[in-house]
Amino acid sequence: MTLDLRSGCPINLTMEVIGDRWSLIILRDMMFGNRRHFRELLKHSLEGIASNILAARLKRLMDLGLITRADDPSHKQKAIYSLTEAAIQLVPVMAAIGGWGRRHLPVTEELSIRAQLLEEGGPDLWNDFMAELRAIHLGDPAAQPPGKSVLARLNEAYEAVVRRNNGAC
Amino acid sequence: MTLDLRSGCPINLTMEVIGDRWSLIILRDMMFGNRRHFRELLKHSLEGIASNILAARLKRLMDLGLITRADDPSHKQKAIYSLTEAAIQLVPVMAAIGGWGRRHLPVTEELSIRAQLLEEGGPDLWNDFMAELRAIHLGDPAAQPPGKSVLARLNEAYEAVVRRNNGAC
DNA sequence: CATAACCGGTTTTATTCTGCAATCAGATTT
DNA sequence: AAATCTGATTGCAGAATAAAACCGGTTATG
Repeated sequence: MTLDLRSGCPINLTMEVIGDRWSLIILRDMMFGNRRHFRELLKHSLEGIASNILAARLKRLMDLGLITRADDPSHKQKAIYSLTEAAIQLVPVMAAIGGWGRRHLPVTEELSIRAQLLEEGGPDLWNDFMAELRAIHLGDPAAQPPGKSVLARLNEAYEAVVRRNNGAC
Repeated sequence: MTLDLRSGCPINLTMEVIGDRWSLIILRDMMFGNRRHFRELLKHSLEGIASNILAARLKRLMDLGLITRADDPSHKQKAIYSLTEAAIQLVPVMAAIGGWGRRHLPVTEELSIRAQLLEEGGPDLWNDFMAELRAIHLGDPAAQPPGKSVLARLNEAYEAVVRRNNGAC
């Protein structure tokens, strides 16, 4: 479960890591949805990942150093998955990919509002978001930026669109 | 050969398009290596793509509207593949992916110099490069920016590293 | 204390995708 | 006429993927 190293090209190597249908989806859910447990990733998966695929991908992402696994003290069977620094640095990649998809593919409004904010926020917002992820996943409270949580802002914008599109609630 | 549309999330949809080991590699070679013919893409492929895979991916990329195919007037059997505007707009995605790979994966110096320049150049350089690609692939000479060709600059930097690493030539 | 729900997965089976090598027919070059 | 080049296609074996059922242990609930 290691890289093929077909070539030393950065684009090739990155695609060897995230060039499949599920790896980036899992990282997206951990990053933007704050899913940290196996069942959370499985049940709330928009795209409906199968449990065997999820298990295989989590193992692979661990081998590649993009996530880590720790026991959850609150439950003897629970595992907590965390993003590593390498995965956190995928934020600009997520922003670029999300931005492209938003402009060229049949996205839904609710699900693309986060991509829009992330794109419009630019590198400054990405850095705040990455600092926030470091605080959450690497246990580095010093990394927590002041100001309002980027994650909270993204999710509030999402909720607002959902509310608006559902009409009066 | 269409998208699954597993969800309307921009990141998911983009990964449905480029989330495999070869699609982005082919677009990279067309974009940065100016490979326009089947044999060029096949023979000069660093990663060694197989001809059946290349044929299948070219067909798929056409169906998805990322490339177009035209007859080459110089040879009745030759086809010229061109990037569409949608594919050209993948430049920032390529830059982000290349930048991440350069920082986190075992890239070779020669092959990562382009990624480095593209990253350091930022949006201004990307726009120049995209304008240049429009001139080349969409036959829009008005799009050709003044100043020195980005493609030429990237390739010269690559050649310079190759020369330097080979010692005296 | 019984039992139902939850935990992170594994197993099974079927289907699809991938990679490799050989091959193809028409067009061009030598 | 022969060799080479063109964009592919075919056949095959092995790998990857997907769906569903299932598992033993843990925790919350009545």
